[in-house]
Parts: sequence; structure tokens; C-alpha cells
Amino acid sequence: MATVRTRFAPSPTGYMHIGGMRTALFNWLWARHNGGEFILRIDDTDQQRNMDEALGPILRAFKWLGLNWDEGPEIGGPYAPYFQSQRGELYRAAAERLLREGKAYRCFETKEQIDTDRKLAEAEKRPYLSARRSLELSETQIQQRLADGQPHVIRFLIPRDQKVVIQDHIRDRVEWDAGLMADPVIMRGDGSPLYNFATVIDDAQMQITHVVRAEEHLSNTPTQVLLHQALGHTLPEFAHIPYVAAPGSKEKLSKRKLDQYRKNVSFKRLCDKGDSVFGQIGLAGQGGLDPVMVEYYERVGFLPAGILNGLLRLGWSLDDKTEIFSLEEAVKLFTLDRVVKAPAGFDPDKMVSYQQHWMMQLPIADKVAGCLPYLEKAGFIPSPIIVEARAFVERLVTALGDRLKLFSDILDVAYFFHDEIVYDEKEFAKRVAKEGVPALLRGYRERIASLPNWTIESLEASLKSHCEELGQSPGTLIHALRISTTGVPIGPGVYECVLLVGRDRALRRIDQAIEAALKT
RNA sequence: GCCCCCAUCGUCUAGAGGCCCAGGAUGCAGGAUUCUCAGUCCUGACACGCGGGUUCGAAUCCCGCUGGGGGUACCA
Repeated sequence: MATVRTRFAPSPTGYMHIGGMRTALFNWLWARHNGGEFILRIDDTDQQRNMDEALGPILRAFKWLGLNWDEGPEIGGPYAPYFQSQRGELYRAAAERLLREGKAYRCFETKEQIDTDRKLAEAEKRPYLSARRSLELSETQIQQRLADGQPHVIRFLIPRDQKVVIQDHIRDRVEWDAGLMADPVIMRGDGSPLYNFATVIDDAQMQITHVVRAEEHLSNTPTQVLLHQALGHTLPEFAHIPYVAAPGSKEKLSKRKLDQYRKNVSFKRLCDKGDSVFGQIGLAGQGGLDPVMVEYYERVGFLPAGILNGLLRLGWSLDDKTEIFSLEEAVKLFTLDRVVKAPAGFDPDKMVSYQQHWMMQLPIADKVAGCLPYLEKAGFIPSPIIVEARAFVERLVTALGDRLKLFSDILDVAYFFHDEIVYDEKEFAKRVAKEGVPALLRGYRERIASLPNWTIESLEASLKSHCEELGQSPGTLIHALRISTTGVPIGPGVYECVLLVGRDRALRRIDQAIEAALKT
């Protein structure tokens, strides 16, 4: 059996769509699962502006997620070039051949004519079919028009007597009546190919065995099948996977409707996180990152494993209980017949939960490495990073444990880095600015100030005995201590926090808190 | 208008005639653990779009309806 070859053919748009990434992932997995090859081809039939700018983010997304390509940009391959804009000769030759064999024709009809025909068909509630007026032109008439430079396109002559049937890997048997199809343009007036045509030529020339693509292409399939047949190609197998839908809807996820998605609670949560993070690391407004783009997840501190796992489970399942898959396991277990037929709504919450799982598996050293850039960019630690800072972050990350879900979460504990802290006012009022608490705090402060060295144990023992002597419950002091030293009611164990804040700073903060409490 | 696709908890999904008064996950609510939070562990509420068939028996098969979606371009 021939080697399985799949492809993903993005248009260079300047960003990688998260839904497109899922399609790419399925292609990649299917190729890898079968020990085959995955090809990246760039569909730039529209003239492109700046290729680096347009393609860069797409390649970056693949690299970040670790989805390597066997042939394509940067590495080439036996069927190069992999940019449609550089393959014009192939398309032209194929179009010429179809013309010569009478399977395509030069169409001189104006857009207005076609449009009128179309409207008429619609009004009469019948399918629109090409009138094929140009077919009645004699060879000399055609030559005359060409000589006159009359604008024209090349249309594929649909063989109307046929039925087109495919056996889709996901949708099973799908059938169309060619008698209901209009003749599609395959070459523009300027001699450039249309997507439907270029794809057919490329898929065949690149020996693609499985066309795995989003279902919005299902309706392109009969045209492509007919084209393949006209050209004498072996038909690739098809698998039309459902598109990724917007949160809380069944509509295709689109960059243009971001404002609307923000009404969704979980989507909004994600957006807010990004806003906060990008603001702090100087990425705000930079080309506008948003959750429809893969880069968003990278920049906000997701792990490739989290995104990959989430994307995999969006429209695919192994069984009734397995949720967690590493890429390696996915390669082993992925099959097209387990792909779901219905569109899958994108759920940021679920994405975060996979992320959380994979973050918990990550070794401390990797967590540190992931957090450092955020701290550096936000100016929390000196740049370049010095060993002391690194060591401190390691202690901090260890103490944070599972509280760290995204790398950028490290920015939420600014109080370990800055001298000034911000009190959570409600908590301060409740835990510190209360009858007797400042005095209790002051006594404890004196006690630990004279402690030769601070450890979790010594701090805790001091606190226990202090409370005991005064007949106070430890909880009261613990909470007061936490708010005074960190400003917030959340975080690692108090003693751990105090140690992380550091002796001098902790004592100073306690003093400040007592002062502030007495003022109110 | 025409062609095509789809339809199980809010969401992602399991389910290919009896194992299902529907299972897992996520989210939500409550509880336990604990100095808080996170985590972990329990508990709870929440779904087969509707109507007809077929069958002893249907979430599962068939038909219709409704609903949702995609395409309908000299976009991809």
C-alpha cells in the first residue's frame, strides 16, 4: 500500500487560526499514525504582500506545537515548489490540456450576463446552470476574440450526465448530481488559477493520498473529483471534518466576531487574562492578539501539550472516558473514523482544564524557564536574568505548586517582587483592621524579629505559642499575617509566603499594616 | 432560491436495537481536607429537538417536520 501522504494548505493570512490548526493537527496525526508524510503547502494564489509577515506566524504555530512537516516551506522536497504562486506553469499546462481535449472552454461571457442568468434561475427556483454560450463560438471566432484581446476565463466543462459519489472517511457516502452543477472557472482572466483547480493539480502532483479538510470544502469536492477524473488522476481519499464553532453557537469560529464572543463567560475570562498579561509584558495592541489565533495561547503562557490535547478532543474521542492524550499517544491512537460529524464549539474553559493538567505534570525547571520571560518582560526581575533571580523564582514556583496554571500566572504574584504592595481592602478590613488584631500582630512581629533564623517551623512555632499565651486562635493571626505581608487572601502557606517576601521586607510590611490598621 | 452536511447534559463527548429511567469530562452548586487560595476526594442538579413508522423492544434503523450550519465567486 502506498505511503499515506496528507497536507495542510493554509493561505498566508498573517496568523494561524485555531480551527485551522485543529485541521492541521488531524492531518498530521493521520500521517504520523500511518508512518506517512505530512506536507505543508502554501495556497497563495492571491498575490501576497509581505510573505514573511503573512507566513511567519503560521510556521511559528507549527513549530511551537511541535508539528513538523516533511515537505514544504523552508525545507523544500521532491515536489517543490510548495507555494502555489510559484507553480503557475503546472496549472497553465493542465488547463491547456483540458482545453485541447475539449474538457474545458474559453468563456467570454461578461459577469453581468452570468449574474443575470443566475438571478433568473433563482427567481424560477431552479438550480443555476452555465448557459455555455461561448461553446457555440467557432474556432475562428475564438481566435478573433483572442486576437482582439477580449477578456475571458477558462471554465471546466462539467460532464452533466454523471453522478459524483465519494466515500468520505467521516461522512460515509455523499453523492451529487453533476447535472446540477455550474461550470466552474478554473483560470482567471489574468491566467492565474482558482483554488479548486490549483488544489486538484497540487494534490495529484504531490501524491496526496488523504485529503483531510474542514467540511466547508465538502461542496468543493464534486468539482474537484470531476477535475481529477478529467485529468486522469487517481482520486485521493477524502475526510471532511467539521469546522470549529464559536463558543456557545454552531457558527464557524471567525476572527471577525470577537466582540460577540466576548459575551460568552468563559471566552471573556480568557480575553481578560490576555488583556492583563499583554498589558504587563508590552504586547498590548501589538497586532491585536486574540483567542482565535494560535499565537495567543503561546503568548499567554499555555503549553503546547495543553493546546494539542484540547484541539484533539475537539471533534475526536477515543472512547467513553479517556480525556488526556500526549501527542505521542495521540499518534498511536488517532483514527479518522473516530472523528465526530457535528461541529464542535470551542470552549476556553475546557482548554484551560487540559492546560492545567499538563502544567501539573511539568518539571519545576521547565516551569521556571516558562515563567522567567514574563517576569523579565514585565520588569519584575532584572534583565538579563541573574542567578539569584532564577533561584528565587524556582523557590517561588515550587511554593506556588498547582496554583500556576499558565506561565503568565506568575505575574499575579507581583507582591513577591515589588516593595510596594496593594491591599485587598475588604480582606484588610476583615482580617487586619479589627479590634485587637494590630496588637496581636505587633507582639508576633517582635517575637519573630528576635528569632535567629526564619524557617517555616520556627515561624509556625512562634505563632502557635504567641497565640496560646494570649488565648487567641491561631487562625486570626495567620490571616492577619498573610494580608499584612502579601496584601491578598490567597497564595501558598503563610510561612512560605513570609519567607519568600524576605525578613526585612516582611517586618516592614507588618509595621505598615499595623499602622494602616490603627488609622482606620 | 438551489446543492450539501449536521442534530445526546450549558459545553466537549460515549452510545453502531435490549448492557441506558443514558456513561465520562468540563462548567456550575454543595460538602470534606486545610491558615487562605489552588489542588485532591466525595455529593448534587442538568441531555437523547418534534411527529410518525419498523420491532417484543429505539438515543440507536426508516420517513417527514423543525432547527442549526456550510457552499452557492474571476475567495480559500
